[in-house]
Amino acid sequence: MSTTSVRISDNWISLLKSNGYRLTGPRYYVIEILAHSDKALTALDIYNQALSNYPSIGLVSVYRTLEKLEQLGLIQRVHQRDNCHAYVAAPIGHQHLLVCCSCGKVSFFSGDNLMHLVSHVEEKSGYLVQDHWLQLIGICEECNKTSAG
Amino acid sequence: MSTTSVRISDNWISLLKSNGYRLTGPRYYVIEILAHSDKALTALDIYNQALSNYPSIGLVSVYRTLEKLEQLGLIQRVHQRDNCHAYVAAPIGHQHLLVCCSCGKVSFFSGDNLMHLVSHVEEKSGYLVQDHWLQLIGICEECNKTSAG
DNA sequence: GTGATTGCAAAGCGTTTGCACCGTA
DNA sequence: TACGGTGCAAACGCTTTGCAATCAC
Repeated sequence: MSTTSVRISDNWISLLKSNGYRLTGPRYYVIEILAHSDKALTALDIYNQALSNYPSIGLVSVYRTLEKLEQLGLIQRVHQRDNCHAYVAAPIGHQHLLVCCSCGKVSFFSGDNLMHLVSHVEEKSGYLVQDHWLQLIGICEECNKTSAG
Repeated sequence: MSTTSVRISDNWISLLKSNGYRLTGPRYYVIEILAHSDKALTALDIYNQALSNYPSIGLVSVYRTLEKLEQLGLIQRVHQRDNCHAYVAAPIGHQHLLVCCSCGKVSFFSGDNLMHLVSHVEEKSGYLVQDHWLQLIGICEECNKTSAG
């Protein structure tokens, strides 16, 4: 698990460099934090976590790094009721979100079976559907155990 | 169509009053605008539209009315890429969103067939799914005709 | 009449921008 | 060395709050 995350951040750094960006201290920690987190994090969350390892980091650098990582498709936004500006590491390929409303943990799943629903809606509505956005909200296994125990 | 909308706003006003709220000028126009619109509107959109009928309206009143209408379940938020603070009249029952990315028109559809996807995801992930959130993004019939013609 | 509602002004909050200095490649 | 990146401070836009005046009931 940890090994996987390290590989992810290495890939991110490679991609960053191959796109002409430099690897700096602030960027390194933002990447490490996002690549190792299974929860959606806001700029402020990341900033606060990074402070302990890199006390001189500025919130501005976090924002600027998030912007670049999103452009490169390495992270994606998670929209929630009261928070639409949190990010998670993007999965490979098109996947759907599964968000724990208790601890905020984010998982992904693929649901190909939406295709016939989409074509049904297209027929009935006259819309030409280009994209879809499915998110399940629930309680993850750990939180469920805790509340039950 | 217009008849339906008038009925909707009448219902809203009744519900507002039965919950101890008063019907005022600003509220009346916010309700009229939202009940007649098929597009998701921000507080500022509503404010600007209301100005022509009620020049003394304040943006603050729009925000406060939106808050109450959302609490009463009469309107709901539409989350989009760059705008998570727009509202549309809420449909009756649980429905899914269909948003035109060209003109912003919002339609609804019901898709009960998500149940087996949900239980499948529950099995595989261990999550207990409580809610789901499905949104299709596309081009509506009118916009499609316009761009084609 | 009474208390909910209003508009204004100001505060609050998250995000972006200008700038001189710094550090990676 | 060159120029992309940094942190600070200030600006920005959207939203909320405090308050006295107003208006629906």
